[in-house]
Amino acid sequence: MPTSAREKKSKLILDVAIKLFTTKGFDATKMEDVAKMAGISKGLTYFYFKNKEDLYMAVTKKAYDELKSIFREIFKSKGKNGLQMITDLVTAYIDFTQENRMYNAAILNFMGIMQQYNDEVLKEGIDPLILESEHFQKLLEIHHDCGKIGIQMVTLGMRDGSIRPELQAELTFYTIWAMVIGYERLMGPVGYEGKEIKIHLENWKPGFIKLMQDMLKGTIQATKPQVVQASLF
Amino acid sequence: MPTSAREKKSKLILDVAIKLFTTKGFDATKMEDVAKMAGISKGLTYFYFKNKEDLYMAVTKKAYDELKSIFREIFKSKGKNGLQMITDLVTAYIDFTQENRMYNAAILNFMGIMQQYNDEVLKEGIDPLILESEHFQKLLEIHHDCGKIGIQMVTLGMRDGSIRPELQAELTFYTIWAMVIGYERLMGPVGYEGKEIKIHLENWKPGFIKLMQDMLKGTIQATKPQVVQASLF
Amino acid sequence: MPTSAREKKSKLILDVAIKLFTTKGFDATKMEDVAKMAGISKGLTYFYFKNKEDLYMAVTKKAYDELKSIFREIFKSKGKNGLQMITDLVTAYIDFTQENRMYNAAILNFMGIMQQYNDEVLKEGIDPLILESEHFQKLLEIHHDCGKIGIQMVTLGMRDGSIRPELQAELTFYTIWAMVIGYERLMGPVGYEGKEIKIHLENWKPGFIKLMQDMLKGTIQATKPQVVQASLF
Amino acid sequence: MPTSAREKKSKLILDVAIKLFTTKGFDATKMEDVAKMAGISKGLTYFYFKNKEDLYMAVTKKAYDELKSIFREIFKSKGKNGLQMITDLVTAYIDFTQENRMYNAAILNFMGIMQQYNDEVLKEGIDPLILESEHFQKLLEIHHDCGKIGIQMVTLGMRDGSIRPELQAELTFYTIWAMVIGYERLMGPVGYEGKEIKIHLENWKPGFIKLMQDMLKGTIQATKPQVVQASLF
DNA sequence: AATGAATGAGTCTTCATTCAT
DNA sequence: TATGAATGAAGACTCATTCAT
Repeated sequence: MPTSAREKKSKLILDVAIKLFTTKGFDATKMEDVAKMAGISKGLTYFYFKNKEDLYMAVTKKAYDELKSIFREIFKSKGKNGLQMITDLVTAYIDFTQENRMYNAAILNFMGIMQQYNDEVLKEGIDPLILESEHFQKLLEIHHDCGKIGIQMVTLGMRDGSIRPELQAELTFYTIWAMVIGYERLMGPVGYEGKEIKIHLENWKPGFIKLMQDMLKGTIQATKPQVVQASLF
Repeated sequence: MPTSAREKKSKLILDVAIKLFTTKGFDATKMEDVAKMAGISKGLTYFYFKNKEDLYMAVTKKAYDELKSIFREIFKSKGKNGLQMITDLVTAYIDFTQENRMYNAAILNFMGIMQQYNDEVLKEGIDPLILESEHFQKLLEIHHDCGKIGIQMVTLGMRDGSIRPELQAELTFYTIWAMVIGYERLMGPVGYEGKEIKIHLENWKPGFIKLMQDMLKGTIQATKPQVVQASLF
Repeated sequence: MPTSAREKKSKLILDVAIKLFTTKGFDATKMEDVAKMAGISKGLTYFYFKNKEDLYMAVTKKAYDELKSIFREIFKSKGKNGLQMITDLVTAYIDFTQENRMYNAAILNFMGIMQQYNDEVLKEGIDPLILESEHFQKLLEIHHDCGKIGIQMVTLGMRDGSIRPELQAELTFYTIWAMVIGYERLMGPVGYEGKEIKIHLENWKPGFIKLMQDMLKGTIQATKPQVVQASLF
Repeated sequence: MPTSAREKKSKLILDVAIKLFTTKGFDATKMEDVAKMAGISKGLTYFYFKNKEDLYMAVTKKAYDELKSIFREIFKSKGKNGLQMITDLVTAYIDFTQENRMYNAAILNFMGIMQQYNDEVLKEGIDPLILESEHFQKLLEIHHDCGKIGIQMVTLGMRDGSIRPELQAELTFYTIWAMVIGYERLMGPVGYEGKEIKIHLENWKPGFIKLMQDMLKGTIQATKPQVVQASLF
């Protein structure tokens, strides 16, 4: 919650940037557009954000904050077993990507940067302005936090029997995360296939989640009514 | 295999472009760089490719061609059941993304374009040069072809019992494709988590594939030795 | 008279552009030349004028403004009959074309554009940047204004008896305008004919004006000493 | 009449160039367009014409040849007095400009070049390729020839009494020429004025010619039925 | 805090012309 | 004569960023 005038204006710029990045993309969005839509001068934008990359990193940070709060929210909710948590997380995550294209794009982009960041050679190719941004280090941490929470959910599920105990929590959670990321990216192509392939966006999501659950579910559930259905009661 | 001089030079430019796009990225790569590294004049580049976007689409086409040939190769290989095929496909796909970062990036990028292309509003935001490229329509088809092949693999698996028959082939295949896409994207973050989360790249891949198989495998295999293992004989 | 700093600079650029367009022509004049000679950066030129065509239209506008002020000035001068006004207008117009080659060229060019603009097919051939210029519509009006003033002069002359009353004011004025335009264009060739054709620029102008007057003059003047003729003694 | 294969192809290129210059303008017409539309290779164009300017000069030459033949034709026609000849010439000239926009534009352009050519300073600004063209000198002569013929027509008229004898043939003819040139240029604007100024293209031409005749006609015709006026009844 | 004029490096793209074949 | 691949100079235009006020 921004309180000071400064924080308010900073947030305003950020919101405008998100809107524009979403509509036109990062490259096509000019700093002047941001300023104009925010009703301020071009110069002032640079008072609040060091440069365009910094602004983008700030947007990315906001995106990750949002994502992390989703992770947190679900993790601290009571009365759910691990699989249920994961299911809810995946559902919420998908909604998040759908409702905040830009956020998701920023997160994916940051993951790409992390990839370069881990490679001595590719590291050189990263725009120095990105590395200089005060948000960069924080982002590395937040991403990590999300991972940790997700892994704890899986661990929980393995303990409460909703998830197969022989799985390895870390690998499993990252695999789930991968599924969600890929899901978003494939939304476009799936939406396009209208001719021979009978697959509709509205069908994919439940099927996708069901598959994910099948992948995880513990042996206990084989005889009991399915966790997934249970969550619908 | 290019034969005519024209095709040879065209391929030369393409290869150089791939190299540069991989190293420096699309935006940071100047047409002049491409020309210089190819040992030709700037103008000639425009003789073979209408513009930078067209060149990029050509690169994307090459990437998709490569990908499709992987799909095809595995699909026509004999003596495998459906799950085995999918497993091999996923393995090969992952290798493909690892060895051809640029190719994969181009494919992911194209999927993003498809997403915009399906949305009346976002469609406006696509660079017209991309839509004008002679490769654009072909790319839509090739992507579709890959999807079809993958779906056939799953269908095969459902028939031969290696994949649960109650699954829906289309949804299932796209879910698997999503997993692979996300896997690549998460490689970066996973590689970064060195501190608390004990997950190493070398561990992730087999675990990832195992999970994918668990998600799919048919009831028959419950009593029999696992398909996956079978393939190791 | 420009007042604000912005108007001053805008005028500066315009003046430089006129100088350069006059000397080197529109095509041969680079925006960088304009900037350099104006002592500003290339970018600033684009801050004041959307593009080169817009700058050219601005120059054209200035030319037409100048021309219109000549029309106006003469029209509101007292103590002249219509023929005298037309005579003065033609004289002033010729001086104008001579002293401002560029202005006249811009005006002639614009007339050519108007021609294309009136033809559904040729209209397509007009550089869109020209049509987009904020000056374009204004120019159409200013041209029209000049025509109206000239026609009023002829009308006046027809009423005061200095111009034959049976003439049609519109046709007559446009015919005079045509004469002037052609006069300027033929200055070049006339200046060149040095060998056999004995025609010197200094002789042409008075003869030209006399002919124009002969074409127009009313019956009254046949008996009275003509203001116009008087000036030729 | 082109006979040899060489002349035939040369004429073909010329015709195509005229068509394209007419439609798209000189600058917008690419040598490749010309070649393509002529069904030959780009290189071959340069075999027949030294360069683009040379091609343009060749077009100009063709235009002037055509114009001169109009002058000649009318001049050698029998049974006309001088004024009639001039009237026919003006009529034919106007038709010529209307039917051959490009030709007329080329001629006007050449007149502009002549103007620069006569000025020591402006001369520098002429594209050297134009001066180098083999057609350039010929064009100067042809223009001159046209002038001479026209002057002879006026002289004739002065002798046969159809044109006022006190006029000076040279000045008079060039004034008429000026009228015609201006007429063409003003066609565009005149076509545009639809609102308040009641002037229609179809009305202008006869009025224009009538005025021209009034300007010239000898005293004799005042009492006799005039050929020209007769045509207006 | 705020403005917006000013900068200038950066690049794509065009096209007349040449030349090896 | 004829081709068309190859050249490369030329120039318009953009936009992130700065700075005087």
